[in-house]
Amino acid sequence: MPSHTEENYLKAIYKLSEAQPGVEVSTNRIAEVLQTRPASVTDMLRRLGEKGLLHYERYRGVSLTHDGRRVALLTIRKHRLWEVFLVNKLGFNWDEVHDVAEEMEHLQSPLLIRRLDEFLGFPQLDPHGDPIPAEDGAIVRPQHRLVSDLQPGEEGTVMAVKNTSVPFLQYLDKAGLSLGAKIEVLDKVAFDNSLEIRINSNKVTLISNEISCNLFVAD
Amino acid sequence: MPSHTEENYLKAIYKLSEAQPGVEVSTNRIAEVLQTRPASVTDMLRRLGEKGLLHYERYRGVSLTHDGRRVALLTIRKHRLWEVFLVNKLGFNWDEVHDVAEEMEHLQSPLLIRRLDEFLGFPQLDPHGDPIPAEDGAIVRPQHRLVSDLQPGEEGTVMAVKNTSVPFLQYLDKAGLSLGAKIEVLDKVAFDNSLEIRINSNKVTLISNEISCNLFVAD
DNA sequence: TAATTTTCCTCGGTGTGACTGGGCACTTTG
DNA sequence: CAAAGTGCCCAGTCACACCGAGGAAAATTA
Ligand SMILES: [Mn+2]
Ligand SMILES: [Mn+2]
Ligand SMILES: [Mn+2]
Ligand SMILES: [Mn+2]
Repeated sequence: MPSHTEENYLKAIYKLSEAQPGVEVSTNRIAEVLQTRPASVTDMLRRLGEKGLLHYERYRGVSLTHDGRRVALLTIRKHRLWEVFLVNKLGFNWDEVHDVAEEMEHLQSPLLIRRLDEFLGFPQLDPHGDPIPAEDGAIVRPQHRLVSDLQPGEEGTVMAVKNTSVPFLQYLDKAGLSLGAKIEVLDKVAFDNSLEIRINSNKVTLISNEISCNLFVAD
Repeated sequence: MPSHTEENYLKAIYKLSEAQPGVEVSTNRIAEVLQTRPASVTDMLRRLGEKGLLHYERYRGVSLTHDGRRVALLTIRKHRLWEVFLVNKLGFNWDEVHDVAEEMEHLQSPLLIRRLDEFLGFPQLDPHGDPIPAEDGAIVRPQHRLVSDLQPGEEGTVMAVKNTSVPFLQYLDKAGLSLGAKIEVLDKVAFDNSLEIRINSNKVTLISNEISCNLFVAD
């Protein structure tokens, strides 16, 4: 039974390795995202290596074993299912759920998660548009494009967010850019890559590159 | 923020002091119900005393402070609300919920509990008939009698169970003695205090004193 | 390739939380 | 009062997570 901290490390390592497939995950990077010191990370890596959850060769970076990947995906599954529960059943807003789910993802009962999944109607996506891994760890990589990659004249529907920070989500709510919103790119400012877009065939707004780099759309 | 273990200790102490009001709770008794050694209990009592959660005077037993009582009642509130959730929403049976709720009761977000309470429709009783403390710690002592105190000719409706062990609850399910069942006492065997009862104006059964001492009824 | 910079491992150590056996002090009981 | 029972205290264990410093290894650059 992995501890809370171990689950958090494995989840972080999984996400880092997904962000740059093929590249081994570095100690410093892990320390950075987990807000801790490299020495602490090395320490935990050794322990997780001994438990067979990751391949740890000194100086060579790290990659998850099959078991480690399973634990990471199960933790992500729990996190995202609880987020769906919080939003769809308890009426939380999508910007309020992260910290609570961060705690709930460590509940261990497999029966609980199976029944929760059923209760929620076997959702495929969490409130931020991220895919929910199946019980066996299967996960579908969604076909998305970043809004920042759209050219003038192209359009799409907002499907997911890359960043789930509270200020970003609140900005999107305010701008009418929640999941499902339709976006047409009217113009691109060459100087700072900001975009002029039309939202839901209605209001025209300017969004910065910082925003468009964190928003996914699909046709 | 109390740790899981501290919450478990406070809950146990609260329950022991309720079981025998007025009497201070003893170290050995706590060790017994928490399945640990008296030395460990002394250790924890000192720490909880320092944190102002209980009155701890060596050799004099222990009683909760106002704050300690609040933590205990809040933990019980969380435990029982999650039990209601598991039974009413996720389709658990009343004999399956205890261990899961034992873990969920340690989730800390107050907002989560408030929204959960609302989602469940502000239930007053958990699946075992136990009252759910309010947010401010208020709890209503239910007016119950033990079935073992009924005399032949008396009747009542099953309102709560004193024991929540899996075998006991499964026995009750099988015997048709779930919450809401109507009981008429037909006869009492003087030798072993077992009772002959009629269930729901229908089947007649014999129940042992062991059973009737753990079942509450009201008129 | 050599020098420099960057990465990160190792070592020794800290702090906390929880638990424990054994000896002895205190309290209760007879 | 003596014996029995209870519970405190000590000294120690163990697991977990963290960290600074120093130097080894790797990567980068010159
Ligand atoms: Mn977490
Ligand atoms: Mn999410
Ligand atoms: Mn518990
Ligand atoms: Mn209960």
